[in-house]
Amino acid sequence: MVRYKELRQTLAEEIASGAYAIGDRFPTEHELCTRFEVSRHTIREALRTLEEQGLLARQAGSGTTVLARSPGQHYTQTLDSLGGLFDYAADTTFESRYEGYVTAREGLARTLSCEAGTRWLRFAGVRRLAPDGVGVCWTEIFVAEPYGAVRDDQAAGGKPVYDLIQKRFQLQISEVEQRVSALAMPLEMAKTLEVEPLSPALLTRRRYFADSAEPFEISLSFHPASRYAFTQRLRRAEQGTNRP
Amino acid sequence: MVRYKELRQTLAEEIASGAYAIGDRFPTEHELCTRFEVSRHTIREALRTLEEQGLLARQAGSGTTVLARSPGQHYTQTLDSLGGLFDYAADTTFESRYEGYVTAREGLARTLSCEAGTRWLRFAGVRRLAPDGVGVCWTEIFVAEPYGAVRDDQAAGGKPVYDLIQKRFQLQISEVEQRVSALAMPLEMAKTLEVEPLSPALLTRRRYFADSAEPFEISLSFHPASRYAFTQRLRRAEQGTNRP
DNA sequence: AAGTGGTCTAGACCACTAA
DNA sequence: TAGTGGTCTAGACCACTTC
Repeated sequence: MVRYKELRQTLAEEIASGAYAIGDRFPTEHELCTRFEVSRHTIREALRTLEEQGLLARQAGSGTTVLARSPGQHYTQTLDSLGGLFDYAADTTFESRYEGYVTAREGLARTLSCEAGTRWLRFAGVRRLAPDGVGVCWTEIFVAEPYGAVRDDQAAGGKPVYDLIQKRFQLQISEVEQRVSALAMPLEMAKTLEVEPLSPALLTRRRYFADSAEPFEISLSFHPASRYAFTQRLRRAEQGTNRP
Repeated sequence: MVRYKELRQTLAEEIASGAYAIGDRFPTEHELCTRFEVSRHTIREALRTLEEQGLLARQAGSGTTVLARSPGQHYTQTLDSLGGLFDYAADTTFESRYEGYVTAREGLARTLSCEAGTRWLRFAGVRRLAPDGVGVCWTEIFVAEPYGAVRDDQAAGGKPVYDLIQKRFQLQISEVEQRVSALAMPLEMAKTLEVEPLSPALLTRRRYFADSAEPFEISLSFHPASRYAFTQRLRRAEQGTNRP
């Protein structure tokens, strides 16, 4: 085994054993060089990993601090693309029923968690598995007014609206918030989806953010309870590990 | 800006521009040293990040290869603990109503997605925010028969059952599957939770895995639609900063 | 002013790969 | 056998923090 990996392991074991209290100062690079009789480069290579694992924090001018005894665990869900948020195939078709600008009054503003009075471009319609099949859900898409120009692209269909916005306005989605709740299926939607009015339904709301604190798009999907369930898997992961 | 970050950016831009075909050999460290008139250490510091981002692959003896033009994106959700799967406070109290072994016949087996005929230790009861407050949900916990001994620990209350199992049987949760669906609130639960029978409800099912392909615990929680919504946030992550 | 970690140089030897 | 990336040494200067 190479020297810096030995050092890394030695130091990791010392930390794990509790030789340093959390928050304590860790020996300086110079001290470690002397102790192990290696060059500073070798010590730094060893410390680098320990820092990545979240065991140590280094601060130029101030020193190295012990953050944790072991590489803590967490659980992660990873999606290669936002398409994974849906677990029905991406090849559903969207049949637009309404399209136009709306102002979010009290009720809608609460549903969207946006400020009352803001204006949105709204698309609403049915999503189907096959063009003449049964509806999977009723979808409402709200695009913040500044990005209303996507309306032109939308005709092309197919692609998700957030993709069109990203491309047209050179935005990059930084975060997506998803909220899942239950409600009774509203009357009009029930008719369109051919389910019992007021029957239980799943509502997923997704808010798409790009740098700003305000979302540039919000989508609502109303799924009949019998036709959809949202599933996700979370895997245990080591903190700060880099290479698979 | 420091030299190695400049180099990193320059090289990243060259790769992005398509100056090298995917799979192509990238210039050797020596060549880059000559070209930019820096020491090898500085070049290596620049290449290190590009490799972490998945743009380059380096192989001792063989050279450096171009893997991709841009750092590729994915989205991750991170939870520090499994408690984060709930977004109500961890300090809810659980009032047990039923406790005993059950055999999963057809209906239950379908609900749990387990094989018909398997036996489970079942806890069922109400979860409340305050000991005498209104119920947040009706919860059913199914523990695989081999781990039925947690029944003794359970009396202690407080801690989640999967924690007790982990401790008692030295298991480590490797994966959690969560499914969220809607349904009409069953009669008995509606009464206990003081909501309208058959009113819309959210059902979350969580299956806990540890190495085995079969879960060691499954939980079902029935939430009145008005009292609970499941929220999660997904952040964009650069490739290589997290384990996929 | 002294000490820290961050950056950088100019060398060196090694294990490994490919011709 | 020549060249690659991986490791390591022994220096150096810097920006920064702390006293």
